[in-house]
Amino acid sequence: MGRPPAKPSASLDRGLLPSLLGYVLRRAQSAVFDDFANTFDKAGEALTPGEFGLLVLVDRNAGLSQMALARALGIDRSTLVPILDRLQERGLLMRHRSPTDGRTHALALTPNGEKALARFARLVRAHEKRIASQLSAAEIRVLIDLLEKVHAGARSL
Amino acid sequence: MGRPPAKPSASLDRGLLPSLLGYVLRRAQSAVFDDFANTFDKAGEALTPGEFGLLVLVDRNAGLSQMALARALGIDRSTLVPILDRLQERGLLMRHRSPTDGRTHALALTPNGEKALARFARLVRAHEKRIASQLSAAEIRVLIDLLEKVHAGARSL
DNA sequence: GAGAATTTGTTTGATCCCCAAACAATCTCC
DNA sequence: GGAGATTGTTTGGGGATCAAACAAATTCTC
Repeated sequence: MGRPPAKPSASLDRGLLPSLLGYVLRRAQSAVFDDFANTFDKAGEALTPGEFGLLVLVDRNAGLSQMALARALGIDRSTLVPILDRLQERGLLMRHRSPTDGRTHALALTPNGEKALARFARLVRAHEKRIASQLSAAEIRVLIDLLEKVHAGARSL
Repeated sequence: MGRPPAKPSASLDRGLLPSLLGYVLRRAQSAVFDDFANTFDKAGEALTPGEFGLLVLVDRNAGLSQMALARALGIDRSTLVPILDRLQERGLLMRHRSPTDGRTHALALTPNGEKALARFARLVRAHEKRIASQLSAAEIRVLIDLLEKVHAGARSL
């Protein structure tokens, strides 16, 4: 007597997948991303997690160059260009000319960008609260700590 | 006495980012992904984490339809088509005709695909060992457990 | 200081992931 | 048997990503 013959509603056999850190990480990440999108959608705002991180970085490091920003984000400088274009078109950010180095752009948020970032940060906090709703404060600390370790460990090859 | 004036080598001010679960998750995920790619590159194999997950799912659920697979992967069925095309061109997987339902394809690994998957699984285990090198076995269990909770919690909206 | 080498931002080209909408073939339900 | 749903595919549109080539500007070298 095998198992009930493929109840279509039953979820699949995932084999070793659930024991793989990479797999579980990817699923958690995906769920978090979905909730992020949902939070901003419902609030009538349009922003990706990557864009939020970028805005925070520019806000906290005024005058940053595109190269430095690309490096901090871990992406190629050519990838950054259309992203900045879009943010600039939305009036959130500006590329100023650097007085000291004619090659670089000094990035900065516009006043509008600052106000928008404040709104975004409020939404992100609500989002964070929601995704961590099943976890205690101590568990969140542990989780972040372990994730940092993974990041540091894998990075140091 | 402010801090040393913007040593370019010093890393940026990330503001609230490091305290955000979403952010830390994304960075860990990215580091893990990089190590995965690196592991397969060095072994002369070409595979993404997503493709590995797909192959495991097909292996463990022979006769699966494309719809069921897409649902399990959390992607649209139209997204799956070119992915299967590629895997099929590589001779790892086949779309058989279902005897019971003419609309669906019964997916299965080829003998070659099975052998390749065994090789891939060995590489993935080595990769997992490496990214978890900074963590104890207990920590890994805790980490996976907490990530599952995040996944379940965010999912249940 | 003049020329060579490097750095920066941009453009172009390639690959990939993703979704939505439309379509034909097939199945299901009445 | 016919209406409605399901399945796989195609097409169209957004983006993310990198690599390579380029012009402008800076830095290095002599």
